[in-house]
Amino acid sequence: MENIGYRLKTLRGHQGLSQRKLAALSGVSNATISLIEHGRTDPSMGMLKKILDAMGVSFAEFFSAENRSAEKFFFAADELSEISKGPISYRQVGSDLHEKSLQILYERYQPGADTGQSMLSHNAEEGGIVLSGRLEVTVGEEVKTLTAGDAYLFNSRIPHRFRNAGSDDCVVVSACTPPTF
Amino acid sequence: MENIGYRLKTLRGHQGLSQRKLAALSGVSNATISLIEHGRTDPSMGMLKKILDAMGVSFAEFFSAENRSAEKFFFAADELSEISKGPISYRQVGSDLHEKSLQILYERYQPGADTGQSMLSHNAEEGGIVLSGRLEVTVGEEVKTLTAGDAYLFNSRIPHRFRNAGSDDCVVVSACTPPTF
DNA sequence: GCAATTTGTTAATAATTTTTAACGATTCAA
DNA sequence: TTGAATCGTTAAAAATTATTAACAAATTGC
Repeated sequence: MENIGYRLKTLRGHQGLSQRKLAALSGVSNATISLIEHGRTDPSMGMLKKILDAMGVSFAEFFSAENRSAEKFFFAADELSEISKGPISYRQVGSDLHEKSLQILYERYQPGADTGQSMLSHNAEEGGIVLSGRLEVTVGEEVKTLTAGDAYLFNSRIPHRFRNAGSDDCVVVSACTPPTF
Repeated sequence: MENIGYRLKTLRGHQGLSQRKLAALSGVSNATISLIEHGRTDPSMGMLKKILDAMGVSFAEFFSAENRSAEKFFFAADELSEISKGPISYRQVGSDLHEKSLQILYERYQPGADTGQSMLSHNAEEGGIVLSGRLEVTVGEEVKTLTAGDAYLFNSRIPHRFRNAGSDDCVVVSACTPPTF
């Protein structure tokens, strides 16, 4: 936790705030901020939260930024994370899309795999491309069986369903914005 | 920060540790753990870190799980989260897409898997790419069996359905905005 | 230049947290 | 039924943190 002070100081400087200004905004004393920045104290969660709140930074953001150097930018084919079990395999690019606006997936339907009806409650857009297999997609009143090369893109509010209408696996690369469940 | 105590207690219980065992592992007193779990104290970051370290949980993970606000940019293959059980596997990029507008999934339909008709009430669009397998997709009045490379794209308002029409798994790469499920 | 702010730091005090050490309740073994 | 061990909780003491109030240095305004 030695870098907490440094990161705090960096954040503060990045927002053009002095210790006293940040103190006034957060409700803690300027001395506390000074001591924390120098690592001469082990701040309580409450203190740190007040300070981060004043700068509009959440704990998650603060600590995730801490691991920034360890973040992954590229993914090998076998690095996609499986988020669903069963006839339909969903390999996701990345495991935690919080604060992400785009979700990319590599989809593979086992023969006969079916998503069943899905009711979406969030307003968003999604799309994808079928790389292999035959996928029967139902959107609203329309039903179409897509094959390699075909693609989809629609508003999630429309009732829809996916089914592997082929006899082989079906591979699809899709995208969604923003990320949801 | 009130739920910190609860979350800590949950984590501890999940690992089958008593307050005293965790205290011994972390190097803090059992009384401290008790007080924190009851929200009767505002623990210092150092104390919290000792406790989380003893359970193999990082700050980033702890707070990301708390407010679904982890800032993860990259995801290993095994990090995709399975968001659906049954014949259709949905592996999502990221585990918490709340407040996201795009969701990307890698779907794997087991032979015969079928989503059934989907009636959505929200306005959204969805699409994807089939990499392998046969996916029968129904969109509105249209029905088509998609295979590797095939893709679908439609507005979710349109009734739609997906089914693994093949005898093998079906894989699809899809995207959605905003994220659903 | 010069006074007035503003900056960051630090000692001493006040406030809070952490530990120690106890308590009753529960479980386990014989 | 016992006795021993373990569990979670809590009051009081010990340790640490947060604040107040000062300080010198740097900056700003005139």
